[in-house]
Amino acid sequence: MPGLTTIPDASTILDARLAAMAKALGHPARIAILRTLARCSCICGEIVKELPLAQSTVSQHLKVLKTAGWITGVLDGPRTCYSLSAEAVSDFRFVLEPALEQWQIACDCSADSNCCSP
Amino acid sequence: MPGLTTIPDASTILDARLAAMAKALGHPARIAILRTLARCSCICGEIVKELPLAQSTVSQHLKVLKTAGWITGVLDGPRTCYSLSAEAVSDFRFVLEPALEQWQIACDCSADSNCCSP
DNA sequence: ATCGTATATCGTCGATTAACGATTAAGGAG
DNA sequence: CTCCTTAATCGTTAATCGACGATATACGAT
Repeated sequence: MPGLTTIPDASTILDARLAAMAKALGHPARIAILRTLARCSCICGEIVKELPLAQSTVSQHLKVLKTAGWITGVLDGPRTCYSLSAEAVSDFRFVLEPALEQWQIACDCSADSNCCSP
Repeated sequence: MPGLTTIPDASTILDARLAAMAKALGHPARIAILRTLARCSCICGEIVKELPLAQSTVSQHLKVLKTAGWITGVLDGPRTCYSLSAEAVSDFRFVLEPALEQWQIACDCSADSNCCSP
């Protein structure tokens, strides 16, 4: 079917989302933020006090996490209340964990029969 | 204990490793490479044929994955045989999955009792 | 209306990333 | 030894990242 190859299939889209979420996870400060949010679910600006980073830097990390869908932010007067997105966490698990499981099985299978050294 | 605060604790080190592995996972091409390696465990240069990327670009992605510990490469004559690292996959699962589980629980708990709107 | 707090955004800087083509290094085949 | 294949590396480019200080915005309190 020529002309239709530009439409990405479902797994490609899922991998793109998986990559985007993994990328957002790929910074120690952002993992620390997610851990903080899990502890209290909404410490708002308290996060800045917990991390050795400037307020603007934390705000940027929060934006990255929000863009990737990891967290949501609700305005609460002059402050913002962030919380983990339940949907994001379960989506991520739903896509990643089967892949990891499959990869691990692949590793175990190829431990003895390596196709490079027959 | 003054003077000892520069030594990172165990969880900090684990988070750093988690972040590094997640970062390496944070590109669609690299996820595609890992999927390919899981399918055959060692396609060597075949990966280039599977992806719409130049050979040098694929080589770079392989280097990123190798540096992060996701894969290992063994020389096999003029070619290189890459395979998933079983240890890396299980390490990643061991650190990430408990965290995800905990985050999901935190989400469920705070769904009704939000600390921002009492 | 003004002040103070909280947070998002802007502008900047150096470092890193992603992509490519070209080149080099290392083996195997003739 | 010479050619060919394979793959890593080099050099370049544009884009993005990570950090910061400074600024702007939004709101509550006085």
